[in-house]
Amino acid sequence: MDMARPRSFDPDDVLEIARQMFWQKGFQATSLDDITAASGVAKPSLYAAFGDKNALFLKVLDRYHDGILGWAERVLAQPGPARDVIRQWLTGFIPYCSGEKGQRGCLSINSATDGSLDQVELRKSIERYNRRLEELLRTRLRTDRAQFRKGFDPDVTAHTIMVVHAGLLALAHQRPDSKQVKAVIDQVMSLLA
Amino acid sequence: MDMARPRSFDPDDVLEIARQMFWQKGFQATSLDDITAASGVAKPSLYAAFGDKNALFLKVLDRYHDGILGWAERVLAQPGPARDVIRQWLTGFIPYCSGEKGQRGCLSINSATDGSLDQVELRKSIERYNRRLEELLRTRLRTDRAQFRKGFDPDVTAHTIMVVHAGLLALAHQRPDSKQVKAVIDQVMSLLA
DNA sequence: TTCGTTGTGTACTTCTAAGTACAGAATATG
DNA sequence: CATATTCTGTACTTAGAAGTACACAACGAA
Repeated sequence: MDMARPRSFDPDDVLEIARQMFWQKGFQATSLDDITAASGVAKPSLYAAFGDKNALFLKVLDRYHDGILGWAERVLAQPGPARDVIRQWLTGFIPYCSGEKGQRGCLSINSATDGSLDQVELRKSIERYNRRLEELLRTRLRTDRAQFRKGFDPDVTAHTIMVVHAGLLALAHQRPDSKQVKAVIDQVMSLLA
Repeated sequence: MDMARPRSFDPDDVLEIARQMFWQKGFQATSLDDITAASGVAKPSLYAAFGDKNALFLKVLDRYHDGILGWAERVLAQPGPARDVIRQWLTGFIPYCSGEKGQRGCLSINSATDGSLDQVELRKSIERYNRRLEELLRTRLRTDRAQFRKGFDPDVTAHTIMVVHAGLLALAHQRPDSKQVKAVIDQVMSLLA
């Protein structure tokens, strides 16, 4: 195998740039010309490296999912009361749920609610992401079940937290005040008792 | 003023058809040719009646908002405990949060999370809708404040319900089981005590 | 140095969809 | 009935974006 001419760009850099653009403007509204302009990588190179636009987006989304899942794993594996680590996890989203950054919301949720994106692969990626996230919460709540009241249901609670998480990031596009987001998190945490 | 040639279609019928298509496929993926094909109304007539595609979508969205707000007003004005009417209101969304219909989610939330739709008018319409909806909840909770525990905060609770509502409709695209949605609603209702 | 291989960049094709020009149809009014 | 006015339908223009052909550049190996 020859090495021949080497790549003149780092694929990961391009994925990062593409992520920013897709996240900001959405899948449809982001053209490959936009990505070319922002990255300096011409279209034929993009196609050679990532496949077509759908395939590129799928790679971007998977990378996004992995990032959040990795962070969630770290936070939710910390010692201490389940309640504290889960609150810490939710609190970590506040910058993305409010103010300036909130405008973009969550790339995954934005994609899930985009009716034009119903490729099977994408749906599967999003579904797997949500399943894994919920499983992290559920596992932790089950493990620390003794910390809660009698009759506490870890499974339903894990799902409720997922719903709240999705809701905060869906409403993020209105750029709510971070205090309001915090108040909601505090109130929801009262379910963990 | 002459009447001249009358319209050959009912604008409200067209808005209804357009709503279905925008709701199903999203704004970008729905072309005016699609709407023409589904409604039988040719493009020049659409432009004359509604303006361009953005203006048409805005009318569709406003109509959608009005429908939901009208229904919410009726339900939330009913007599009885605030808790019951709010539960009834949330429960009414279950068909749109699960199963077959859930695929589409909520047109307003889908639009809010669509990065390609950042016309000012649209943002304002969505923001006003959310503000009104939250105000209906807040007003009812304030009025019936005596039904709850000491220290109950109607304002934060109203917003939390909005977040849960948004979360359920954002996750609707995964077509969850309706039992799961009901369990979440039940758990959240425990905050109204 | 020369060749085979693979990446790069320009320029192209193709397709889709928004928006419109224009001729003709349908109506109220005189 | 004639006419001004408004709506309708066909067919067009235009713009943008996905995807690609092809010539050229950069590298490893002989």
